[in-house]
Order: sequence, then C-alpha cells, then structure tokens
Amino acid sequence: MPSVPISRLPTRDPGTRARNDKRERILDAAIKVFAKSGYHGSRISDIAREAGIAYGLVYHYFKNKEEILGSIFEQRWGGFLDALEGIAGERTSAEDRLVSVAGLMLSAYRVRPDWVKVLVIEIQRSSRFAEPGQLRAVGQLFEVVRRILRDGQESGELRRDLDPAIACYVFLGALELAMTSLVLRIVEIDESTAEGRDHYGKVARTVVEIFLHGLAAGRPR
Amino acid sequence: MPSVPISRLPTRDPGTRARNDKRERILDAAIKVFAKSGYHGSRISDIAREAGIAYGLVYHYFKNKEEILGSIFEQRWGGFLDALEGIAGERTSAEDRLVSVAGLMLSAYRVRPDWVKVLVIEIQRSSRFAEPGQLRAVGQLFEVVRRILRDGQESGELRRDLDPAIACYVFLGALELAMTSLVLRIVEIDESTAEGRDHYGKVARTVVEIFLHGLAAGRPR
Amino acid sequence: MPSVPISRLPTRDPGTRARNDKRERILDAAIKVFAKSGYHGSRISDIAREAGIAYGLVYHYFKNKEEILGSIFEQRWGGFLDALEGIAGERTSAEDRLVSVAGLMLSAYRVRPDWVKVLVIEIQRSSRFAEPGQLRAVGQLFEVVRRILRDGQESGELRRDLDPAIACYVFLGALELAMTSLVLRIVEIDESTAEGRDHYGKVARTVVEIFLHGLAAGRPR
Amino acid sequence: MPSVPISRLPTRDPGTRARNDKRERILDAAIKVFAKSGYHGSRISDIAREAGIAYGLVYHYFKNKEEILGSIFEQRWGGFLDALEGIAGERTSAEDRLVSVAGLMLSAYRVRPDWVKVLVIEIQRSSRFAEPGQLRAVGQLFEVVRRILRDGQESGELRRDLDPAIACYVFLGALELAMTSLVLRIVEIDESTAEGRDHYGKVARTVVEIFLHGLAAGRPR
DNA sequence: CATGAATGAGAATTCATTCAT
DNA sequence: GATGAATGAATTCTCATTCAT
Repeated sequence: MPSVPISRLPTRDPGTRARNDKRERILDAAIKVFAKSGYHGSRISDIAREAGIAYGLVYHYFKNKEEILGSIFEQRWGGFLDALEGIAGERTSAEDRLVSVAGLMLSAYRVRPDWVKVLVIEIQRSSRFAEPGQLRAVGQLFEVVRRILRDGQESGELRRDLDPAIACYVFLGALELAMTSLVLRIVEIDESTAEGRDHYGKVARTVVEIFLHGLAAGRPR
Repeated sequence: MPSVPISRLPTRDPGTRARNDKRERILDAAIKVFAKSGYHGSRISDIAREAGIAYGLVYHYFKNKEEILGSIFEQRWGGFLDALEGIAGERTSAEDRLVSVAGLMLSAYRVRPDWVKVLVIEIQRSSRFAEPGQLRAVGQLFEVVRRILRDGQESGELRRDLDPAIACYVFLGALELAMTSLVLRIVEIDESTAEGRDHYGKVARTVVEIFLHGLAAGRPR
Repeated sequence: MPSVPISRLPTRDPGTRARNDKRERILDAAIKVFAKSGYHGSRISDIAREAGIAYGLVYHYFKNKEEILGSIFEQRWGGFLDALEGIAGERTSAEDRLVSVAGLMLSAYRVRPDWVKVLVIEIQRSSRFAEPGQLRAVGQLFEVVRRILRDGQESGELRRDLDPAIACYVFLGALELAMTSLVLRIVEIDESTAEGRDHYGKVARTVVEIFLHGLAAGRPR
Repeated sequence: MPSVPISRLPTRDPGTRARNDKRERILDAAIKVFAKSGYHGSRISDIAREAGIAYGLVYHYFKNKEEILGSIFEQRWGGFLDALEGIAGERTSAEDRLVSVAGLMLSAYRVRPDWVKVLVIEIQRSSRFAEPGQLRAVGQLFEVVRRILRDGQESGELRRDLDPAIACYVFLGALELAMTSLVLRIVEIDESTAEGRDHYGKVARTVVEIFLHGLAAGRPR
C-alpha cells in the first residue's frame, strides 16, 4: 500500500482553531459519542461531558442536536471528498489510484474510526439525509470510484464486460466491511507483532488484489 | 445465479400463525420502524400504529422495547443463518456455494430489506449485543463464508496466498454495499426493462465474478 | 340590574363531561394559572398540579402550551359570544340590552374572573392572536355592542352626534376597568354588608347610568 | 380637546442624557420588547438587540431583569403621575380637568403607546407589585381622578348620587379601552383624511362628552 | 465600559411503561 | 386479550446571570 500522507485526511484549519476551539471540541466529542451510542442514543449531556464543557454551551454553537450531525457531515465529509477527488484526478494507472483510495479510506478509518462510523451509519438515517445535498455528497464517493473504473475500462486496463457501477459496490463494500469488522473487533488484531501492526496495510493490499485479480486459483501473480 | 428457493429464507411457521398473529405483526412492524428510524429513534407507539394495534398491547407480548429487538434477532437471524449453514454444508464447488450465498443474501434483501438493515445496524448497538450469543451469531455469518473459502483453498479451487478472513470482508462487504445502494436508491433502477427487473440477479453475478476472477483485463473467461 | 341567568354564561356540555373530564380540568386549571401568573409565567407543572393530574397527561390532551391557550380561547370565548349575540338580538330597548350586556359581563367576571383575565390579557399577546380568526373573534365583542348602539341611534333612543365606535370603547372600557379593579382589589369590598355583597350590581347600574345619562349635574332622573 | 403640552409628558432629563445614554436606550428597548411579548416572554438578548448593545452590558446598568421593569415603572410612571397631579391641582372646572386628563392620557398613548401597555399590563404582574409602593402608585392614578370627581360633586358641578369610585372606572376604563383599541388596530383609522388624523382628539372629546352628558337622546348640548 | 462566551438551573417535551377498564 | 389513559423519569432546550478578556 503506498503510504497515504496524513495531510490528505480531512483536518481542521489550525489557523482558525483558536477561535473555534470549543465548536471543534463539540464536534469531535459528538462524533465520538454518536459513534458509540448512535445519534438517537446519545444525549447532549454526553457530548458536553465528552467535550469538557457546560451543557448549555452546546446550544450556543448549535441550534440543536440535528444541527450537530449536519455540521459533522459537512466538515468531515467535505474534507474527505476533497482528498478522494485529488486521487481520482491523478494521471496514474487505475490500479494505483484504487490502491490510493483504499489506503486513504483505511487510513481514515485507522486514524478516525469514529468519523467513518458516524458518516456511514448515522447520517443516512438523519432527516437531513433526505436533503439532496447530503445524498449527493454520498453519491460523490461512488462517483469518484466510478470515474477511476471507467478510466481503466477505457484505457483497456480493466475488463469492459462488467458494470462499473456494480464493481463500485464490490470495491467500496469490501473496504467498508473490512473497516467495520476492524472496528467491531470481530477480528482480533495482535498489535504486538509486526504483522498485526500492518494489518491495515495487508487489508488494503488484499482488497485491491482480490478486486483486480480475483480469488480463483490458476492465475497467481 | 442459481435460483434460491424462497423456502430457504427465514419464515414464520404458518401453523402457529393464527395464535401468534399479533405478535408477528408487532415484530414485522418493529422491523420496518427500526429500519427507518433506528432503535432509539423509534417509539413504541410508532410500532403499534404500524402494526395496527393499541400500543398497550405491545406490552402484552413483549416485556419491553429491548425484548422486541432481541426477538427480531433470534427469529429472523436464526432462520437466515440456518439457510446459510445449509448452503455451506453442500458438497458443491466453492464457486457454486458463494453464488448461492450471494443469491440468498440478495434475495433476503430484495424480499425483506428492512431485516438486513436492522440486523446489521441496530443489533450491534443494542446492549444485548454485548451478550456473547449475539456476537457469536453475527460471527457465524463470517464463519459460514470463511468455511466455504477455506474449503476452496484446501481443494485448490481458490488461491492460498490471500487471507481468507480478509477475503470474507471483500465478499460480504461487496454484497452489503450493493444491497444498501439498492435500498437507498443511490442507483437508478429502470424497472421498465428486463435488465432493470433482473438487477438483483445481475448484481449477484457481477459480485461473484469480480470476487473470483477480478476486474483486471487480460484474463477474461 | 336585571338578573342574568347563569345559563347564559358559557358552559360545557354536561353530557360529554364524563368523557372529556380530564381535558376540561386541564383547561380550567390552565385558566386559573394563566390568570394568576400569565401565560409565560406559568409552568405546565403548575397547570398539572392545579388540575390534580400528572403533567405528562397534559401532553396527552394538548400538543403544547400554546395549544392550551388556543383551546381556552375557542371554547370560552365562543360560549361568551353566543350569549352576547343572544342579547344583541333581543327586541327590547337599547338601554335594556346594554344593561343585559353589562350584567352578563360582570356576571362572567364575578363567576369566572379568570376567564376574562386570560381572554383579555393573554390571548392578545399570543402568537395565535395574529390569526385572523382570533382577531375577528375579539372584534365580535365590539360588533355586538356597536350593533346595539346603532339600533338605538336609528330608533332615536340614543344621540346620533357621537361616533358609535368610540361610544363602544366607553361602554366596554368602563366595564373592563371596573372588572379589573375588582379583581385587582384596588377597591376594597366589604362582603359583610348588604351593599358590599351587591357591589357588582351597583357597578353595573352605575356604569350604564353614566354611560346613558352622564355624570354632569342638572339632569337627574 | 385643549392642547396638552408635550412638556407635561414624562420625559428624560436631557442634561443627564449623555451620561446615561446606554441606560436610557436599554429602558426604551425594554419597554418596546415588554410591550410586544410581555415581561416573561421577553429575553434579555431581545432587549439588548433592540437597544443595539451587547447583552452583557445590560447587567452593567441593571442588577437583573426585574430591576429593568422596576426602573421603567419609576421613571415613566413617576413623570406621568406628576403631570396628572398638576392637572388635578388646577383651579378650573371638573370638566376642564377631566378633558385635560383624557388629553394627557391619550397623548401619552399616542406618543408612547408601549409605555402605557407595559405600565398597565406588566407592572401589575410583577412580583414587585406586592410592594406597597407600586400598588400605591397605580392607585394614585385613580386617586387623582377621584379627587377631581369629588371636587365636582362638592361644587355641585357633578351628580352626587353616583359613587365617584365607580365613576372613576367608567372614565379611566373608557380611556383605557379606547387606547388599547387604537393600538391593537381593532378600529381602522384612515390617516388620509383630516378626521382620521384627529382621531385621538375626537376620541378624547367623545369620551368626556359621554362621560359627562351621556349617550341617551333628548338632552343634546 | 463593552463584549459575548460560558454556566447551569429550570421549564418544556418526549416516551417507555403501568394499569384500570 | 385489547385499549388508551395515566404516570413520571429522562432529555432536550431556554435563558437569566456570571465572568474572563
């Protein structure tokens, strides 16, 4: 897996951090709490405690619980998509770019597992998800991958007999469940061994390998 | 995709239906409501209204909200796993069995998309998920697929250089996201064409094809 | 002051009382509490305690605090207006009808001072007052009196050189402040004397007397 | 209606205005906001926004919300009462003085309708109303009018067979409702005609005319 | 003086659960 | 079994008041 620079991950502008310190802390805390208990299962007071601030202050920065979720989506997802778009626009092979996307997503999950959980699980349930903007934003993730696949098909690098949209699901779905499994600790990772510490890299490599060359025997490379 | 008999899908025993009519209606309604709003976001009154009964009656059949979720899990997931186990135990090729699994899952999703959503999203968050029984039950899904993959590796049908556990994610994740996309209607399906109506079948075939033979060009079969 | 039968005062249908017992009790309690502390100054828990019920039950019958106020207006004011309309339609002299109106209003105030206070003071502040229906309803009170005055002017019983609309204010305003003063206890009433006990009657008689014949000396009747 | 010099209306001392500019702006803003939403329904931030200052500053000038209401009362009501006392002490006929009082009140209402609304509606609800001082202050308005009426009765100008206290209600109540109606716009005023523009004057004249000589026909003057 | 972030007590509202009918 | 009224703990949301800058 090519190293994915952390700078590609969505981050906050450190310059404005001082001013929006509390607001950021609330968002960070909300992500953590939502990820653990779900949107409906989380209380504002949990978020406030997690952020280390007074309860009422949450309402100084956000109109209500719903707006917190919306802000998470806009800020985190936006940065994430920017990084993805950058990868999609690179002039390298489809394989390289897919590896980059896998690496970015797994990195994101490794660095900020809660972000991805909330983005994937909660946002879709929120009423705001009905808003075209959010649905579109989710669709952009698919669009980025679909563009890479179509590029590969046009250049002859990828098979043309398979629907790129469905191939999209295979690729993103594989990544998504891999990430979920890691977070749910369905698979034990032994961080004391080198192999355990590189688990994420191994997952990324395996996913792309299967995606490109299949699990069937007879064609090892 | 081999046709998957509906009988394999988890169903209720028609013999006891008369007796437990209301109970079943509550469970069905709960699945629908949980799928839409999440466990915490759903109210007992929503479930009762969906079931067409007085909400006090819910407490006649279930001790509390939690028990409704638990019952959903046991009844729906149990039947689903039974069907999966049956597939895994067949003495056919790994490929055939994977196609069967994909077909079963997509059938389940097509017939009862809410079941899968609730099973996947809600159960894990429930406090009961801490119970070893439920964690184990979810793990069984992975175990079934893992067994098929290991069988294939041992027989030489599948590559041995890739971790079967990770391959599991690729396979199940691809299916899962494909299903989610179908339900979220991220992809437009044109039901007016034959191809549109067979979208599920096409998805199943494509997923297995990619999973087994990869998307890279040069090795068409 | 002609006796004003209590039956003219707005009342609830005793037949439906059993069914809507609690709802009525909540409205009655709300009137009492609103009259004492004002709408904004009143808590739902105050109303519930006054009604002798759990405060959650208030939300079983009313969507929120605002709806309670709206219901008060519709039920109480409607009955009151009906009684007034009845008086206005009588075929007696304007003087008789004015005395009846004064008597009705003072009776209402004596029997249900809280009703009038809430109707007069709170409703106008409520956002619902902006609704044309409510503004119109208040206007009806003026319309009833104006009709009586115009009848009297046309029949020659009343002077035609004064604006009936303004005369309306004089009449209703006199009654209104008289009632307010009584409630605010700005005037001490000695209930131990016959005169004190007939204070309301005296007020009604005096108001109409001044309104019709003036306070200036030289024209006693 | 004799012209009522504006100087009689309660005003702020222009000399101290520079120093207490902000304080005055807060009081003015509070009156406007209280008049619209009531004391309990108004927020400090509303007052601050209306005054165009930071809401923290309100607490620099006033101990708390309650004190704002108290200050309004003392400053506005005090000046108003002074003017009334001046009228009551004049050595003219009762009729002239009543016309002056009506003119003063209507002028006040025309120039500062919010003052009167707050004074009349809110003060009585304030907890400070329990204080004898404020109750007494409200009573002074009645006392002033009552004194004029008693003077007129003693001099033979007014009828002695009617209770001066009740006559007070008639007079002040007529004025009060006339003012309220004007503010609530229950009556349409056509500002395009001379009569419309003099509506206040007409109201004052009509109120006093009815109060003194009655609406009954046969005794026109 | 000014500002507005920060606090937290208090009130509104929700909703799981109980219970009388 | 069936109903939905009744309860009140839990939570969201509001806003007067304080306080650091």
